[in-house]
Amino acid sequence: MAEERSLNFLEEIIEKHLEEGKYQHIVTRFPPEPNGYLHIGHASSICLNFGLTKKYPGYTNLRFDDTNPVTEETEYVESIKNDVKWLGFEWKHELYASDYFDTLYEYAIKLINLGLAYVDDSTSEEMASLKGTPTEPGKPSKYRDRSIEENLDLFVRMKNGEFPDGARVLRAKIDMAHINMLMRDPIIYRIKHAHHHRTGDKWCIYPMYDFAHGQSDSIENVTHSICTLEFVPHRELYDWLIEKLEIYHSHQYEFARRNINYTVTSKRKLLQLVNENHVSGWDDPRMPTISGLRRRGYTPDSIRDFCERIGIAKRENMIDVSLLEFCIREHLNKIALRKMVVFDPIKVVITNYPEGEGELLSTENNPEDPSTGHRDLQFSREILIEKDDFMENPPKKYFRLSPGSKVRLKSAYIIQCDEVVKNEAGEVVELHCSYFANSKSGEDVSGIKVQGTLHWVNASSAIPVEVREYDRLFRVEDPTDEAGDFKEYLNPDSLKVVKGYAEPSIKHANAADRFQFLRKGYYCLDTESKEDALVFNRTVTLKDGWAKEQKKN
RNA sequence: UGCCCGAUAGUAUAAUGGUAGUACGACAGAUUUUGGUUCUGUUUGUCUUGGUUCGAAUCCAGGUCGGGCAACCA
Repeated sequence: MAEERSLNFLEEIIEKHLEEGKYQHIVTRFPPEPNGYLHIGHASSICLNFGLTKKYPGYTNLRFDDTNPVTEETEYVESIKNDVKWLGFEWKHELYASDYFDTLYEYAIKLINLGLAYVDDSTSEEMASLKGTPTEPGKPSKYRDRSIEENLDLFVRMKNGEFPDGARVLRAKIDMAHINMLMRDPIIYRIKHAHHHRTGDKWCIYPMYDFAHGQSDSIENVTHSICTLEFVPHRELYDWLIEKLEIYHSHQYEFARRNINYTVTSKRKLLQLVNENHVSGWDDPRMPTISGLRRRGYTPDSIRDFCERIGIAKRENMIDVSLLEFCIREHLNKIALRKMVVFDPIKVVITNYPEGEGELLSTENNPEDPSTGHRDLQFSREILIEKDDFMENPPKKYFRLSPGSKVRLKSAYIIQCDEVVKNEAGEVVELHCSYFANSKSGEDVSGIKVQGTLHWVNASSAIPVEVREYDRLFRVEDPTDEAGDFKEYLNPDSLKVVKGYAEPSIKHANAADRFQFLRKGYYCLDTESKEDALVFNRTVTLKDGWAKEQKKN
């Protein structure tokens, strides 16, 4: 029984349209510019656009808004396609605004013939000064009243490559005194002698966003063109162009982009982090990019769940990253295979366990999913436990090992700490313990009650692994809201590389596997991992109730 | 100074003139061979001032606050 979820404002609009018969089915599109990698904010838009046509009759296209050849690359196209697929969505058509360059050019000619566009020879400085300000009207350019014939001639020559970059532009002729700055004769075509990733050198004039996006929507019969709030003022121009061109009227709807604290979601800023080597690349596991999250170990399910939970609205927002972490923990708790890995080890010698002997102990692969079965762990006289799991002078409510105390070793025996061995510097280097042979997991008849259970590995068979522990990329909630450059607020401790000692079964790890290192967190193999030098990424820690308890004091 | 968008617990999001809910977080407790998971409980909210109405988070008016608008970017 599916839970009733209330409709977001877009679903309400669509249901109304469907009920009224305005549309039989809907068409949406996800329209990235291939000038960077997709991030978690885009995931929200992807889930929205594709989710809508999963819920209602219709389909969603993937359309690349590739109208600015100087910033766009095929590498980005490929990464975007890969990310959308990975998130679990299928587009109906793979489309490019550049597919419409011929049509768009014809539309421009039409506008000129209608007396609604003109070629302007002004420099960008001149145009800016004539544009006015939000409170003062602009003034007309001296080229504004050129004849249709002259405009046609100049525009064709622009297309033919007769003029250098920036020499002339084509502008829509609307109203230089318009209250909406975007309606003050916006530039619709500019000259760029640049190689385009798809059309090559065919064109040296390229349409601006406003002259490409709405028309592309129209050509594709998009019914609901969903974008973010910063495009609200563009809607007037969007509608104006469609109406003057007398083409299919698609409609634009805006929602607030999703912001997440302790990170940035702006392709421009993410590009800077990559270019200036603050991170190792677009897929650095600390990046909020889809590829970064993927490498970090996030699952598509968890990201979709997150997007659903944060919802869609029109107000400014700053989503707490703890919700993202909740979503991935919830999913990983169900699917991750449990492993025991000791990070900062201290040796434990079980003095009453026979020397040179050992045994295999069975443990569950995932207590949340019995179908994953059990595996064997090797146990012997010498094991490794976490240094943190021993304290010589423990505080109250410390459930772990301390002189004289008893703990259970997970899936093994209860041990008692008898002796603390120190070096000359007074540091604890080894613990001597005794075990209770009748306390074996599953057949415990010792009657001993312990409060703590520790993870451990067999000293002689543990294998070393590298583990990369990630923390938030920035030290402040909103780096873009702080004084100075946002990069000053990078968290210097966002990456820590540590060594761990893992149970031998870890050798069979596959790239797709998700692990829970018991009592530590969730991990996955990094792309740089090698068979003889395993590297793990920490996706997210487990919730740590003890750390919380300690913070209180 | 103009125009546009918005304002509900710490965060996000519902309630569409009729009991202000849900999730995350926080806090407390129960269970637990992971201080995990699970379960239970608690806490905190309608920006403000008026108006309409039997009744307003919702409708109206004024104000306040936040965001956006002057790229040959998208």
